[in-house]
Amino acid sequence: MKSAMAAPYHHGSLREALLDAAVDLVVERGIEGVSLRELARQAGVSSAAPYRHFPDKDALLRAVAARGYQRFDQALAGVAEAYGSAPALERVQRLGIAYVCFAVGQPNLFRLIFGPAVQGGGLDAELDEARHRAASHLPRALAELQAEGIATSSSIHELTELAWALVHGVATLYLDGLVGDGQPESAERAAERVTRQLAALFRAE
Amino acid sequence: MKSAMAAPYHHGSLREALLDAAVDLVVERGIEGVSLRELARQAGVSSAAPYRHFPDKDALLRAVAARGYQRFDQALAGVAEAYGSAPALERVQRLGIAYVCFAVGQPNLFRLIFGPAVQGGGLDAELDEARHRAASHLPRALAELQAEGIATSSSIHELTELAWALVHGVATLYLDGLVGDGQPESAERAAERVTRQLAALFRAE
DNA sequence: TGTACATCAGTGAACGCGCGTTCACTGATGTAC
DNA sequence: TGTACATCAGTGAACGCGCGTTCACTGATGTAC
Repeated sequence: MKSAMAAPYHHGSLREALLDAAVDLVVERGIEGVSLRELARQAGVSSAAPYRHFPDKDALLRAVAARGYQRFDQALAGVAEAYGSAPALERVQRLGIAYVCFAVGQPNLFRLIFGPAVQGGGLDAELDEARHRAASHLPRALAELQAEGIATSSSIHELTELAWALVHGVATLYLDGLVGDGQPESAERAAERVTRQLAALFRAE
Repeated sequence: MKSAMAAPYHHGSLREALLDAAVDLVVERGIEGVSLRELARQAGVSSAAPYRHFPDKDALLRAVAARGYQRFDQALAGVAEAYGSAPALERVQRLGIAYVCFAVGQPNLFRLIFGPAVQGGGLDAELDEARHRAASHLPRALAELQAEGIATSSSIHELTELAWALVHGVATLYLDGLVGDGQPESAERAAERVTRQLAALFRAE
């Protein structure tokens, strides 16, 4: 009888339903494609209902971004673990490749979490924590690299800056279609090339 | 008598006036802050008038992007010329720093020309030409680098990819406030650090 | 040199749109006694 | 165990907004004769 079931007055988990729908909408149409009214529609609820759970649209978008960071963190954490017993240099390379793959695989999510809609942090504890966790994998792997005696002449901060800028640059260049043929695979190959060159730099130090 | 001068029925150079206003508006408020009505207002013209010069808003934005690319190209061309008699390696470094400085100095213009609003090229000849010119400085300097016998074991394409991704990454990370304190100078210092490390990589090859 | 007329750059009013947000309200839930 | 009542998650109608775009029009320009 599900289709004939009258919608209950109380949704029960509207907050979660709105966030789920919002993540989907960001993935499909990008951040510009998100409207509170559309989310309410998808949740089968009046357009005023979301205001019971979020003070305004920005607050909802920040909660969506927190989820985006969580996914990003999971992708990187999975790689860090999978290569946990490999040499640190390989782990660094794999993290870089995963970074780029996430970006081109989930372009709109990547744009959301690194875009201007979500900056000026410090306000959302959940967002901040997810962000910091996601950002921790690369410096940690680089610290282990130095513990193995590689690239010890630069500070962790400098190494992180170099590696992060490199993969972030590859990610955004391919994301925006400035190079490559638009296929995610071409971005992945580019990530492999540049991380290989980066590894050569580290070894040469 | 300028203030009492009646506005002539024909503007005379509305197309240029609209583009000037649009560039200013992008610089001040970003691409999202541009509306045809606002541009018409600033040009002192009815909101239908712009349609005499552009079929729709997208066409105007593409013309604005072409101007953005021209400015970007000028910034890089100026540096390439200023360091024309320096060693190619230094020229490469200076180009990278200029790239980052343009990005953080003109963030909204940078976002416009590298953003999704302007992709899927091939349509606008003016835009395409400006884009290609702007993108030519780095590979040219890298070719000269190889002519000097440095970093000859990689293809120009690979060198360009590495260097471009690196500076583009630094630019976007600082642009979006993900690292640094928001001061353009901190981005410039970062650009100096990473281009120095890149130069070390090239010399080591 | 003067004039008819085609051309084109403007006007201004209107269209429909979807949006974020507010408001007074109502229906369901859970808790204190 | 039953009941009064506070609380809170919803409703639905409305607000004002600025937008892109279209339309029938009008005023200025320049060209052919």
